[in-house]
Formats: sequence, structure tokens, C-alpha cells
Amino acid sequence: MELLRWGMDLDLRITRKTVQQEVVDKLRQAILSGTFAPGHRLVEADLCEALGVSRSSLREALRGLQAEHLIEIIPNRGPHIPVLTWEDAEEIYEVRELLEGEAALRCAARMSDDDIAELAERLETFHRAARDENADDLADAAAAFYELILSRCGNKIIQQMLAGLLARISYLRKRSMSLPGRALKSHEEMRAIHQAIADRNTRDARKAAMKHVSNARASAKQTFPV
Amino acid sequence: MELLRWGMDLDLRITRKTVQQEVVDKLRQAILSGTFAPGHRLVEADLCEALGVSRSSLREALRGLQAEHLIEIIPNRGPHIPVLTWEDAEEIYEVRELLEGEAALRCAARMSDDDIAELAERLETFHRAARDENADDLADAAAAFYELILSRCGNKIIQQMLAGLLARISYLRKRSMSLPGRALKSHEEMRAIHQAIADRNTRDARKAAMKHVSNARASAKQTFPV
DNA sequence: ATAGGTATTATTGTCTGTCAATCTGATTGA
DNA sequence: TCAATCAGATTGACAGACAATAATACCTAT
Repeated sequence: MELLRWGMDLDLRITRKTVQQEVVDKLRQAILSGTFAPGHRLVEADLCEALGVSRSSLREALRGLQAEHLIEIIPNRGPHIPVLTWEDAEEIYEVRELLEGEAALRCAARMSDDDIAELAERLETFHRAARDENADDLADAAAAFYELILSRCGNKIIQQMLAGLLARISYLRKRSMSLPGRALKSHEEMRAIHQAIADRNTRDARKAAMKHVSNARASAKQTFPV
Repeated sequence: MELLRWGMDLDLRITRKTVQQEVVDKLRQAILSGTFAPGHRLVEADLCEALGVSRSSLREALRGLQAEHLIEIIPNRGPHIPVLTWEDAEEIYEVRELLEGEAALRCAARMSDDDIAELAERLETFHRAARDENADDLADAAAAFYELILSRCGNKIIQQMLAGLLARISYLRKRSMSLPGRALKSHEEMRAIHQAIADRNTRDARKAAMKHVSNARASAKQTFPV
């Protein structure tokens, strides 16, 4: 009886999101999936109608997304999808290299055997997507691979920061992953990361992860007009 | 004539903050200065009255602060100042060590001679505060020292991330800085950082910065009840 | 025709007020 | 003492209003 009530409460806690939270999630997903092009203006009235929420709820959600750097809000001009310059992107890749290297190192030191097996599976999923050359599947598979590393690195701050950085360059990653040969090259690099983690070799894990990000940055740079 | 109009526009752009932004700034300052104790509940109605703004503006500001992790908002219970567990704080110190090491390394590679002189001045200011043993002056002087390193590291992402992390542990830093001997020890470590940067020794700069954070973590740990 | 200024419209920033849902704390009853 | 219940406080969400600002269309004079 007690347990049942607890279970219900727990269920509700998890399920019952506030409207504001749902709006944040929906918009975040829309932004990450590329529904809005960089530079696209987000008009409050339109979003309210599309989402079926009031302006107050929407505006609160927008403030949250602004803090995540997923949108920019200019006073009196409203929110829009930020347009990354290559300089901005490069700084993100630099920090990502640092943090992702650290995350991989930590995974090599502390990941469970089950997690390593799961990582191998996700790697294989990515490999299949790479051969099929489906851009969306590729992005999803890569995200799943990273997600496991982030969530098992043993430091929530690193996890959150990296997740935020990955989000901000998601469309860059999608774009550069479509460069000829990049997907398979990427798979090789990810395989090296998995191998080092499986070998419990912290130094190699960091090195492999950093190399991977470094190559990803080079690919992304190619997709930028001069 | 044209210039005059430009000047006015520029002035307005900088000066005219939105109400929401002002509220964020005011509340952030209040939180960082320790006006609210950890765990303190922030009641919307009270804040509205104290700040003289409407609930809409206030709530938008709160969402921003939530995203900065300066407050937590629990659905239907409202916002409160987060209570850091030592585990949370430790993870922050771990990342801070990584990022601050990198920032110092970059400063050693790229800081101008003028900046290095300025860094020496701020170090001396900190030294004076350390001898006077004024907790608030100490915190301000330390913040000024870090601020210069962050702003000159050449990567805005690192700068923002570190600023956010420092904010989240500001009251820990204030507390641990008051431990007997810690301020002077801290000064020694900061002097080492400055020296390595002045010598353009990137490796030493990183090592000194990491050591500094590592010691700060140990001091902070002492201030936690078992 | 066009540069420069003006009117119009669209959109945002902010406030007020309302109401239901939920939490908190006190009261009650067993 | 403990659990159930109730009342007050607080939040979540909405609608509507209006001024300030930005964006656009429209002039007008040269």
C-alpha cells in the first residue's frame, strides 16, 4: 500500500512535466533536429500557436534555451537560432577535445564490462549507419555512442558541459559527417576509443578521444565557406 | 552629426538593459555575495516586491538563473539556493582543475606583457588582502586575479564555463579562504602561476594552476562536516 | 529614379489580474 | 503517537492590455 503510493508519486514526478519544461524539450529537439535553420527568427506568437501554450510559458522556456546557448535573444528583436562563425565553432571544438579526452580517460578507468559491451554495440550500430550513409541515422548513432561515454565518465559536470557543447555544434556534425569518407574514418577513430577503454588504457583512451575530436574539427572546417 | 547619433545609439544599447536582465544581474550578485544562505527558499511574491517588478519578469529571470545553476527550481515548490554536497563540489573542482590548467597554459602562450604586469598588480592586491584577513576583500581580489586569466585565455567557452563554475562554488571559496593560513598559501600558489606565465612556460603554468585548484579543493573539503 | 524621411505595421517587453493545482503546516480524531 | 483532514500559502498557467521598439512600406522632394 505504502509502496504503491510511492510508486505512483514517483511515476507522477517523472511523468508530469510542467508546460514550460515540455516546451523547452520540444523546442530543443526541434532545434537539434535542424527544423530551424541558423539565423531563423523565432516569433513568439507563432510558437505559442504551434505549441498551444501561453506567452508566459513560452517566454520562460525561451530564457532556458537562451542560457543553453541554443537560441540567442536580442532585446526588442526577439529570439533567433544563432549563426556560428568558424571562430566560435573552433573554440567549442577546442574545449570539446579537452573534456572528451578527460571523459574517455575516466571511462577507461571506471567503466563496467557491461558498459564496454554496450559501447561496442553502439559502435557497431554506427558502423552500419556509416555504410548505409543515412545522415540522420549517423547522427543518432554517433550521439548514442557519445552519450554512453558521457554518462559513464563519473562526473556530471563534464557530462552536462559536453552535452551542451555537442548540442551547439550538432548541425555542424551532421554536415561534416556527410563528407565523403568521413563517416568511416570517424568509425575508425571511435573504434580506437572503444579499444583503449576496453584495454583499460587511460592514456590511450584520452589520446584517441582527443584525436577524434581534432579530426572532427578539421572536417567541420571544410564545410565552412572561406 | 552622424557620429553623435551613433554615439547615442551605442550608449543606449549598452545602458538600456531590459528589466529581466537587471533582475538577473541583481539576483546573481545577491546570491554570489551570500545574501541568501544555501537552501534558502526564494518566494516569488517577496522578490517581486523587493525588486519592484512583475511576476512575469521575475519568473523569466529565475529561469535564467536556474540554467546557470545558481538556483534550483522544483516544480510546484519554487526556487531555492542549491545546497552543494561535497560530491557535487568535488566534481566542480575536478573540472575546474582541468579548465583552469588549460586557461593558464594558454595565458602563458599568448598574454601580452601589459596583461602580465596587470596580473602582477592584482596578485599584489590579493597579497595585501591576505595580510589584512578581510574575507570579502580576499574574495574580490581572488576573483579579479582569475578574471584576468579567464578573459585572456583566448577561448570564450572556457571563460564562460569557468566563470560559471567559480560562481557555483563562490561561498565555498569564501569559506575555505578563511581557514588559518589558507590565504597566504593561496597567494604562494597564485604567485607560481603568475611566474610561469611571465616566463612563458606553458607546462609550468598549467601545472601551477592545477596544483592551486587541487589545494583549494583540499581546503574546501575541510570546511565540510564529516 | 532615388535618397531621405515619415507613417504603418509587426513584434517584443512588461504589467495586471485570475484561477486551478499543489504544497505546507496546523488541527483533529483515533 | 500517528495518520487523516483541512485551511492558507505558493506556484503554474492563462488571457488580455498597452507602451516601446524594430521592420517595413510609403511618400516627398530633388
